[in-house]
Amino acid sequence: MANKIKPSIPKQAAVKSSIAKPSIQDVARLAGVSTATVSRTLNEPRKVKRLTLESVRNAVDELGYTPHFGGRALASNKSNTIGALIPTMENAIFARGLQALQETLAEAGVTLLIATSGYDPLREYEQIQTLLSRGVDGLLLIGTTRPEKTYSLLRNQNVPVVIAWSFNSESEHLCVGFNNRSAAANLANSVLDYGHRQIAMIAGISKGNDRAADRIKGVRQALRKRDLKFAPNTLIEAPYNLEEAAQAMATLMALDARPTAVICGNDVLAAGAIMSAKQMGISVPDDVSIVGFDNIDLASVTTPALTTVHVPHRRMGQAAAKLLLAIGRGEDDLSSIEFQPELVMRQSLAAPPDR
Amino acid sequence: MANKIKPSIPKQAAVKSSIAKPSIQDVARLAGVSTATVSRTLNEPRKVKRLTLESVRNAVDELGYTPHFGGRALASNKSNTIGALIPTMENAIFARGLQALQETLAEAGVTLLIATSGYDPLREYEQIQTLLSRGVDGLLLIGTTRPEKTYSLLRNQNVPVVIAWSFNSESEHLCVGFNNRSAAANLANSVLDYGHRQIAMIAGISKGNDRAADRIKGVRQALRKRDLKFAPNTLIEAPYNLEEAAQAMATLMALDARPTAVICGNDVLAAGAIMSAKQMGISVPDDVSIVGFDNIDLASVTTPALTTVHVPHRRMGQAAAKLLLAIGRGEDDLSSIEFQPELVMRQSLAAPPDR
DNA sequence: TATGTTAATGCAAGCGCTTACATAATGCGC
DNA sequence: GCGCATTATGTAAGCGCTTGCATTAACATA
Repeated sequence: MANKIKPSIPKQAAVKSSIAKPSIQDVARLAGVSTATVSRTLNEPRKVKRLTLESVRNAVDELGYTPHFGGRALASNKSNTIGALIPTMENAIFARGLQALQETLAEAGVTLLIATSGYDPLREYEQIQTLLSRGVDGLLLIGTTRPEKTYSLLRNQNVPVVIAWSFNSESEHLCVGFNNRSAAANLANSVLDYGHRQIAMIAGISKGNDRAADRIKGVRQALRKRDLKFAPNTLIEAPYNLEEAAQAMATLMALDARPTAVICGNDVLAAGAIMSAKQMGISVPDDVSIVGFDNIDLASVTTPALTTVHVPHRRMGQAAAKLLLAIGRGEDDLSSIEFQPELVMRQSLAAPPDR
Repeated sequence: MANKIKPSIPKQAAVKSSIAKPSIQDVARLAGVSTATVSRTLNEPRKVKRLTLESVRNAVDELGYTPHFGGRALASNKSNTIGALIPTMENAIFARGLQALQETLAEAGVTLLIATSGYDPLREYEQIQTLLSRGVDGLLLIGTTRPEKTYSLLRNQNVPVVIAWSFNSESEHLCVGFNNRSAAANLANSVLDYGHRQIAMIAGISKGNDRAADRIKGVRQALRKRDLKFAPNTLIEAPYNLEEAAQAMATLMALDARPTAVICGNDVLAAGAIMSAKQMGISVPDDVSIVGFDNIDLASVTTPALTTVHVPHRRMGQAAAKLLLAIGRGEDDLSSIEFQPELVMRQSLAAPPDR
């Protein structure tokens, strides 16, 4: 396919073949102006006379000209692009946040480049390089946990970074997020307030994932405050999908000292747990309470509907976009933004059964 | 930490500040070779002597050098990038497919550029331009319905295009998808086979969305084959979210001739419908059957679990990636790939209630 | 040692675009 | 009309990289 012929040598130029993409030269020629004028028409139309403007625009339309990004980036040394590096798109919370991020950026004429790391620090490092080599003007990363090597690359390249979905006031980069630890502690406190004492947790994989790790810490902390702790084998980490969560739930329910409440690291895990309970004929919340985290669509669809923690993913995406944009504009006195997640009471949390 | 100075302008160049990113020149200088050799080290290492290779690589590491994408694209006239233009990331089916697409592309060292159109043909057109201007080597688009203007742009630019999530043997571009119409007809037939005669539909917005439109057509066609049709007001189009679907369901259930089965254009709509029924005290499937389409996570989490149509989103994403890659390699005898969605029987579909 | 062959490197010409700076056109007050 | 301040346009120098071609180094062969 695409057999591009581009005669750089004046001789026998004729063969330009309809296949080559039009360049700014072609537009200039057709409009009878210089390339500079074409460039100005595209970038600073106010500096171009009405009439010229029109003839250039006609030429652009006629040729279906689209400026070459590489050339532009090279000459102007900016890309009008920001890059986002997320663990995976299959997680609804990132998808939603990114969608908002992109919409906000698009309004400002900035393109979003998305890459995924699959929760792998090495992949993340490589992808950052890819993004950097594409000259992104800013970078959105998820969470604060990553090898020093990665941070030093970031410093080296001197690229503006915003960290989202986590909040850490000590971070060397701006954050747009919330405190996963205290939010999880709050959630755990609500569970405790209902009178639960045997509490289990199905958490996300905490390795290299500070959000998952912090949520565990938060729950631990809340337990400790009441002189409680996880009984052996009641803290299970599971990948982000229904089946694994169901599995974990089954394990939990088979325990001799069966927990009366299961706190889940996110809604997907909670939904899996509910499914599993249903299959085993265990009633939620009569026999066991289950709570989630994130408040994605899934949470309002289960039966019983999930008591969970609402995280404003879209607003976080927007805020991150605005921050990145502001950095790009060179604004200076910018600061991190902390959101306050709120508990959403639904039906999956109730008092423990009488014994 | 390498204090980079890049004196392009001999005079008072000094102030270029440690902020400039290292260029291939810097690497070449540090390694004591020409830029050509650096370039070859990066792109065709076999052509470089062992020793040179090492010293260049050291220089690269030391400077934290990342090649400038723009320059590279300009010089080599290829970008190793393919672009995907989807309606929205907030739809799990695209998120999942894209994730697979990206993983497959990444294995081949190709970067994925994602843009969204928000189901707006104009936005789509603009975004295609953006993607093209970034020199994507190929383009993934969703569905076949778009203005002729868009198609002519595509022809003009002579860029390889693959269309996904729809299958149309007459398309001028390769497709990776399935026949939404016949899949929907199959689904409707199953519903009919259960004895339902009053059938309603909550469809996705069909304007500019051939998948949604085809699913409606499929259901219509199945009805017609049995001399049935939609009663007035029993076909409602709703945006892709739980609330709107719930609303539509409420409207449907308030009808004098209340339908005994509601076919939904996708699982989100079906989940919303189930929620709504539950709120109204209407039993699914005893009072009314509800079926969905896509088989996303949501579908197995509702109570009752959704009878739906399984679409292999991940496999479609992979297949699209492979096709795009093959086109990039210049392979020639490529053809469209049609998937066969399968009905997934769960609990939301049953016989209609006795009257 | 001379010679031919191959491998390794350097040289330098662009790729398509932006942007100082120089030049030309236009408008205004008189 | 004239001169001057604007305003529009053109000229040309790169931006960082790749790559065809020329050059040199390394090595085997005669």
